[in-house]
Amino acid sequence: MEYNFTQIEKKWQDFWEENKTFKTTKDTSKPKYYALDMFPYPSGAGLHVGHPEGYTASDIISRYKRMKGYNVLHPMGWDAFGLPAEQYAIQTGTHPAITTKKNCDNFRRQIKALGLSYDWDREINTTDPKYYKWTQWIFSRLYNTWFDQDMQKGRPIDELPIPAEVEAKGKEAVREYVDEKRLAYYDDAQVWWCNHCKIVCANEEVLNDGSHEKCGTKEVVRKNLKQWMLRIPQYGERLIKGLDGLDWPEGVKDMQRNWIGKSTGAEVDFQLDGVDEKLTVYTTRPDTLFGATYMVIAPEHPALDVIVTEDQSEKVNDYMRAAALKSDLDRTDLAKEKTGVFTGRYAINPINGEKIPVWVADYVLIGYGTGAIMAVPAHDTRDFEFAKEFDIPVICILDPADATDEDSRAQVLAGDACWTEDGAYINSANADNGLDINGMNKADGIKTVIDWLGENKLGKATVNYKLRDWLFSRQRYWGEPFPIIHWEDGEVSIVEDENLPLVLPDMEKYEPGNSGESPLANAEEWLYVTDENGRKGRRETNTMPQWAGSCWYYLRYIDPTNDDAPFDSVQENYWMPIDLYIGGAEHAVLHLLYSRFWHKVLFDLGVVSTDEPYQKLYNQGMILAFAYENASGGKVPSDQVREEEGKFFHKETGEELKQIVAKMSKSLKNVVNPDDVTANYGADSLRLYEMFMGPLDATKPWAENGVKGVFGFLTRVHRFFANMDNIVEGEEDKEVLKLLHQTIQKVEGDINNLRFNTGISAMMIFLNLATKKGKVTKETAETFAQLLAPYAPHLGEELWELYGHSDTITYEPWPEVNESYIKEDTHNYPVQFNGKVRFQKEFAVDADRKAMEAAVLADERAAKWTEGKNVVKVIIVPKKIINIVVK
RNA sequence: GCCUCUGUGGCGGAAUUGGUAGACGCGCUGGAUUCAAAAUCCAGUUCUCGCAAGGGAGUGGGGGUUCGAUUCCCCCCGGAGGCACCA
Repeated sequence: MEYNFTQIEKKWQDFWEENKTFKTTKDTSKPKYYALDMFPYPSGAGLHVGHPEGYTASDIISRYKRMKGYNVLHPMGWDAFGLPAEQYAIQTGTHPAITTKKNCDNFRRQIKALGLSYDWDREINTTDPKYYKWTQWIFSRLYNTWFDQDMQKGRPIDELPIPAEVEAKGKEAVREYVDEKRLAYYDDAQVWWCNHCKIVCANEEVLNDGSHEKCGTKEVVRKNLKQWMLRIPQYGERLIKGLDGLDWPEGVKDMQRNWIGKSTGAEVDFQLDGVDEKLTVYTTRPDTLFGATYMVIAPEHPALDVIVTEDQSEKVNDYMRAAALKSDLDRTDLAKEKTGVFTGRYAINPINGEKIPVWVADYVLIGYGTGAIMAVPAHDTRDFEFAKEFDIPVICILDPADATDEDSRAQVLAGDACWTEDGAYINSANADNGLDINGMNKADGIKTVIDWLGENKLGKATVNYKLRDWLFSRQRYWGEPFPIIHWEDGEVSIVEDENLPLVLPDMEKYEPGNSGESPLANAEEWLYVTDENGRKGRRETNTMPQWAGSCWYYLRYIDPTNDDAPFDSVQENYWMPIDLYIGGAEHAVLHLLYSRFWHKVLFDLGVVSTDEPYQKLYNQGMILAFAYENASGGKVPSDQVREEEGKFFHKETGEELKQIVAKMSKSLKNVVNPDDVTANYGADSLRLYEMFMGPLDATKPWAENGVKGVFGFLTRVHRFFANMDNIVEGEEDKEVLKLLHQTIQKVEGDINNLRFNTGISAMMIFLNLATKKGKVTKETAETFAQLLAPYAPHLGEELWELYGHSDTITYEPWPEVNESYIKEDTHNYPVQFNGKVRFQKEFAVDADRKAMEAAVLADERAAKWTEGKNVVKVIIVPKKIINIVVK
């Protein structure tokens, strides 16, 4: 009897489909489990072996939870807006919706072939107007929400208090005031523009080398365009705090914290000399004010005109012009050499009345803090470099007394080295105003100075975030249209909920305009609107970025066909939060941060019931492939490689090659297609191998032989367990029973800890014993089928049916561990002498210590190690080890 | 430079709270089966000395704590990912 996986898998996939085996009910009486995969962008290339890794993991959990009696929500859908379909449309004229549908169909086919237990009745697609109606609806909520800093909460815009002085200025002023508070706003923004894609990119889509993440070209330039922005930094504090209660990988939490980049410090006002103007700086080290020897403002700083003096204006103007031509990137690239120009102006240090020069330099960024800094070269490395470059005095005010060696300390004190750590202040007192922090440490110094600044109205404690407003529009066709109308009188209005969705118009051409206009600007019938008063308006032609649809899709799965609301709130209340979210680490920051932001806004508005969406997050590791290189490091395509006795040779030249691990790539000819694996070994083998390769979160190389290995296992499982001659009635063998229950325990524990590789190994060990014994009872065989089913569901079902069951194994209760079978009466103790194992000796688990000690020492094998030596100590750890210390 | 993770046989990887390092799988070696091969089954497989019994070394390197360290602490080296003039 052969393991005909093709037939078995087809049979059960059809069965599941016909019987809607995995349909999730609305029964809220059972405990729930929401297992979510990051939904894919359905690319034309189809599935790669990386996809099934996370999908299989969450599928095993889902199947296990069903057997444990949970109501499980395990859905799949498509993040289907995106550039490739639109590029294809530009080239061929094919509507992106057609390409998208084709790709979704292909992805669905491939995913179904893996035997994943999704409830396909809940499939969603971000490009479906019935879906993006609610994406637009949420955008409306963002538009109509402001963030109340005092309450740390988003609130409806009509609850925004309007200050009397604004009210007094009239309607226009009020509107302006309100618009400035909305979480979504429309404004000029300096944006990155990719000349190749003809699209605006978010800062984070421009890579460090200046190339565009999506297309890889370096045709990214700065442009000023009207854009939609979201005020995500207002939620900075909430986004940081919320991380604390989440079961996420620490690294991902850290990355989000760093990205949000909260810093606490103070704003300090400096009076400028000779003009009636103040310059406000942001600093995290107000304690070092006594050491400030100059100031720097960013080249784009608006006060620069007032600050620069007549005789310096030419130099400064040249510098500003040069800086404007540089991108942020060029600025950081040239980080090694600091540039700058003296403005000719001096400012008064508020702490001691000293005059210090104001410079302009591009190492200060306009977008962070106040765009101006006080420079303390003795205690800031960047300022130190600048001061050395331009011969500006360095005054040490923090003595690293106990923290470093005498040489280094002397250098710091002399201003020849920079010290950013803690110490004791020197030169930090002013008798005139009573401020004296000499001798204090850093923490006390900061606090004392901030208090002093506050009392004297010269500054205040401030919090800053690196996180910037989120650029939320793209000049594209294939995205959600903004439900926004720009009226001829300058008013902006949002389309009422009852008129959503605002559907994308059909078009003939998808070419974006060169000037940054979206293709929608050419959809004239769609574009222009007139209200009941005859006022003319023009629809927003930007569309939303791909992030939009993925920011809330997990909520739509809860109630995917609801036309009256994004989802039913009773169901939402039941299903949220997501119990397990599995996906790639590449989404550690952007998707997860954006989506948490939206979720918090919805929470504040009472739309959702939890503050955080994803309770537990897990990142599957990347799957790499073996590749080959010759002695000189040249890569050799895999089809040119011959393997012999574990060594690798070039087929033509015979040269010996080194096996390395690299990303799968067409050029290396080492790309693995899941369809091929399924065809050759079956979906159960693919699933099992992906789980057996190693820990789920590890990066690991694909090895064809490994697939053969697990295929062999499944073949042996089938050969043994599907052969009814081996399945007998009667009492089970003690040894088999013991191992069976150990296996249940191991497999279950490993599922709960997402350590699938060792769970599989436990099943292999059990099969090895069963095969050796030659027979097992039916009860044992059924239990084994249940353990196997979450991993290899097709074979699990097949065996289950073979044992006489007519219904699916999916909802059979998970086997219980019977401790009495596992309990050991005796333990075979390793006996160590000075930490080295010399022999084994068996004792009862509850044996008396003294008796054990005597018995071990009396053992003839012990004599060799105790002879001529004194037994100093005997350590006995019950059920673990015996160690005898001799001297 | 900073943050996070990581380093174990020929390979992928196992080792509860510190307690027999190398489970399980691949590969390799030998054997059975076969006319032969594939497939399958059985045995062996960290390195090293030894015919063997039995020693010795060993988890990137160096130190430390401990009766005992892959596990805990310190320093160094290598690999992956992220951030990078954020004052």
